[in-house]
Amino acid sequence: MSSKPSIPKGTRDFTPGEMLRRNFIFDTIRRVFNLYGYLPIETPAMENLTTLLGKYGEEGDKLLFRILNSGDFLSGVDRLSLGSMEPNKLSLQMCEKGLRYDLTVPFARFVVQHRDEISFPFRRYQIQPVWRADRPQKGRYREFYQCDVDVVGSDSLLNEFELVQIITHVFNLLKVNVTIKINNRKILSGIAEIVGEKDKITDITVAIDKLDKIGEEGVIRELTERGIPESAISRLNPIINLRGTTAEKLETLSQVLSASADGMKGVAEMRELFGYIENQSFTSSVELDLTLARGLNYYTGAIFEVKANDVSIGSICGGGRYDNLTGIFGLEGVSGVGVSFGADRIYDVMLQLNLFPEETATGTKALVVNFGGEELSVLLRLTESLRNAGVSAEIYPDVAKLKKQFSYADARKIPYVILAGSEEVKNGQATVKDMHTGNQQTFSLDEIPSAIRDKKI
RNA sequence: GUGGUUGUAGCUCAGUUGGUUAGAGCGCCAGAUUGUGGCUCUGGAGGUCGCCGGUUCGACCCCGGUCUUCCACCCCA
Repeated sequence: MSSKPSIPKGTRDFTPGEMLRRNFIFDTIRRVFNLYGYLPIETPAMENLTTLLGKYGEEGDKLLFRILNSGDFLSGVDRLSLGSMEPNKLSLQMCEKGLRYDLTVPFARFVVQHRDEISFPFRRYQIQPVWRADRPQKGRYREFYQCDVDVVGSDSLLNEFELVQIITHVFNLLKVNVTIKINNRKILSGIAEIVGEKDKITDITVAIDKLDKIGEEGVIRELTERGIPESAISRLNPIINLRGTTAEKLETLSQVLSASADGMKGVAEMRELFGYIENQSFTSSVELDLTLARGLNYYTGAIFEVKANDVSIGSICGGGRYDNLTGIFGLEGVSGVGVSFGADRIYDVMLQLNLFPEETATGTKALVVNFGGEELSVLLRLTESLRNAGVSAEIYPDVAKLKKQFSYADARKIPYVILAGSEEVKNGQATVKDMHTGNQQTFSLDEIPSAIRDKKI
């Protein structure tokens, strides 16, 4: 009994048509990263579980794919744990490896491990898949690509500014309209400090994060449910209702947060960053958004999030500054900042908006018809001469009916078909057919490559 | 992880209160057309109706389980 083959939940195959478009995104992003002087690295798909665990919060630990030890995975399990039926305890004894959950933590590990070979500030990019045991939805996959750019070993806010430039640059080239939202973790903790609930910063920010979705009343309800007293909630009011220009928002904040050293530092950082931004003309809108509360587990300064203006799909790029990520791995005092582009979501956005350029639809430019027989060696040389001239070319492998060979060219959207039968070959010629117009013209064999390359037909 | 939703030909979908042989369009293959694709016409192949079990004389249809899809929550790219 054979059942239909399938792939795991939340994973996907990519067809050639999809890959050509995906590569357009990856190539664009990679080109921009190179342009700003970042260097590529790669890290393994699997990391030691100890590297991964505890870095993404409780939720993140649950979403980690764990890899069963090879061989006798029960050998390290003691009888007591086996009987306890506690999945967490057991998996720690049976799994020492896990699939990477993002590229930032492996990068932090990389920096610590290679600290002697790295010159700081270290600017790297990394384009690789990550895995999360999340429940899939649209725009949410269990295997997806992240395109990370980070710089570590520099506290300068010019790095934050440069990331905003990179984000704008990439989405300009991809022709996706976006809004870049920026917040600062220090401002958020200042807010928590001012309302007197410093240890509840996560609860407060997670609730405020939902302002867009559930409105002011919903936020207040959520805060109450999370055990924030009414008096503290009322002090959050000016922050929830913060309006106006970035400068006005920062002015209000500096008054509200004046008693919090941390908060004031955050305000100062944002003033500096927006100072750089406002001196340049940006095509994307960049806004200070206090309701942005992402990645609180390790971000310490700026937080970024990018949303597509014309498609509702969640964030397509996000990141921030992390002062002490390498500290966990034993290297203190190295600050980093970076963002991650979600290629799969960018793909979904571009597909929906029909933003992929036409030329990403095809590979081969010329198909040489295979007549077989004596002429074959001439045709093979002709095919090779096309390639040498920079024209993607292929020869039909079988001596099939012309109808079949032409249909193939049609289905593959190959723009030119080259015919060289015994008559043409005898005269040192070949006929080129433009599949779009239907015109055909005969050239000498030497002229064929340049005729196609320079569109002489 | 919680609640819901989806699954029929390669693709998009019909399918009557449970009743003989499960259909259409598109695509595919062949021919009309022995060196010319798209348009037209003719013919053809292709399904254990997601999978497993149950109810029934009888199940694509009803019930249970499972996998998958999508949605909301949680969280996130």
